[in-house]
Amino acid sequence: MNTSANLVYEQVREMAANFEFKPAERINESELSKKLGASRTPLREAMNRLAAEGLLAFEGGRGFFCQPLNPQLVVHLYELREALEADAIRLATERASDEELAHFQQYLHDIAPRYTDSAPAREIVTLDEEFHLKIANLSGNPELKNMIELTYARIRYVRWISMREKIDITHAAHESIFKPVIARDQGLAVELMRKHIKKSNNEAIETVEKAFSQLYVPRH
Amino acid sequence: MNTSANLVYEQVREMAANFEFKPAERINESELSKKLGASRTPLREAMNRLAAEGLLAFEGGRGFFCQPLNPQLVVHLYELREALEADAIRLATERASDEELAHFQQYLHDIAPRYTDSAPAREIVTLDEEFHLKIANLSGNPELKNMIELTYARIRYVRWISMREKIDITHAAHESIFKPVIARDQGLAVELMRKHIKKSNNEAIETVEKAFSQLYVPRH
DNA sequence: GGACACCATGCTGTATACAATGTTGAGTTA
DNA sequence: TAACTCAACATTGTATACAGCATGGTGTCC
Repeated sequence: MNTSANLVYEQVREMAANFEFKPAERINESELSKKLGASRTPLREAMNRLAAEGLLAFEGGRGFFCQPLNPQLVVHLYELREALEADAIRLATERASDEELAHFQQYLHDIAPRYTDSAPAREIVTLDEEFHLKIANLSGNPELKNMIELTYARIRYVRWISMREKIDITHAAHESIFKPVIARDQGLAVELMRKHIKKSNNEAIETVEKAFSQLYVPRH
Repeated sequence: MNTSANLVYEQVREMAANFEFKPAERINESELSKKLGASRTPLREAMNRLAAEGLLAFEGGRGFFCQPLNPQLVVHLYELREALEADAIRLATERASDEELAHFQQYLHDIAPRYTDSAPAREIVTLDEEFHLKIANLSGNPELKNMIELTYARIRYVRWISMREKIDITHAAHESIFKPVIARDQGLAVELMRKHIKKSNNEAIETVEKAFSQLYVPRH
């Protein structure tokens, strides 16, 4: 149902994932609720959900904060992603029907032209997430998929930034990950997925470390 | 801080994990809030967090419900658990210091006497969770640990029931899982952990299926 | 007898008020 | 100048009120 709390939830979720709040910024409830056209009650309900998901931080008596990303947290989230996706592709290789795999291959073929150098980084990240969530869907395990989706939301922002530099290779990588799935080669599928995520992780860490070093440049 | 919403959260979390609500039961907010000595506002905030964690279900316009366990969901949660714990022990084997491992071995030795046939199933489950969460801690990844902890809360109830029949073997299994960790044998540690969880999964599924068959016995 | 409509009741979803706590900044002192 | 005090202010946390929707039961019609 489209309750006000749900609408507010969607909006604030986007805002948090897109880092429209400044890192560690305290979020003013009255102000934000006015901006979103609701009262504080549904806003707080939405923010409680987001805090449980890890997209916002919460401190009793002081309210809600933007959850800042630091290099360590990014490493941890990528490790989580790797654990979840390695098993997702393992299960997908085992369970997906031939028909599902054929559809997937068609999909991969169809979106290829959208991976161009001129595409903005954010769109590439969207396409990349789409690929990975489709794999997660083929695992047939919605709980696994939800966790992966959640983990993506938490690292989306850093991916936007780190994606700027390496657009073209993504689609090729996806194609080579999918090949062993079709061949029902579980071991290779898992291995390639892990490598893919590890590589992406290294780039993301670099991005965050760069941002950190810029942050701490003395100003005077 | 010990805000009322936090206290209510802890209490309702326990109630949900312990299935003190009947499966798929609609939870009456006024009634429950009165019982817990708070108003509906903090109760709803707590339940929003629990719904985000998957411990309660939510339906817009109709409120919060007990999230019922069915055989399929149990399978999915155990798969999630396997994915997370396999990587947790992989990371733990890699990262834990020799000192941490020595402490862990001491801990395993110390709690051995508490695994007796006379111990109630719930205590064995508690000890078992403790073991697995300690491993998760050794991974050095708090995000991974949180997800594991959450997954445990969601399957705790079915484990209480299925544990009744096979108490004695748990501690021995833990010891054999930990051996390759000390030997820094990553492959074997992961393999044993996966097998351990799979076995536990089979028992849990059996429990839920038994419960389901009893539920649907015609009454007249 | 079964299905449907309708009303009374109860419950949820949200706005608002207020108490309690945290925050900020001016003024004071060492 | 730096640190500390304290009071005015801002913000959070919670209770409560109320509108609107869901629910359950009664009566009516087929």
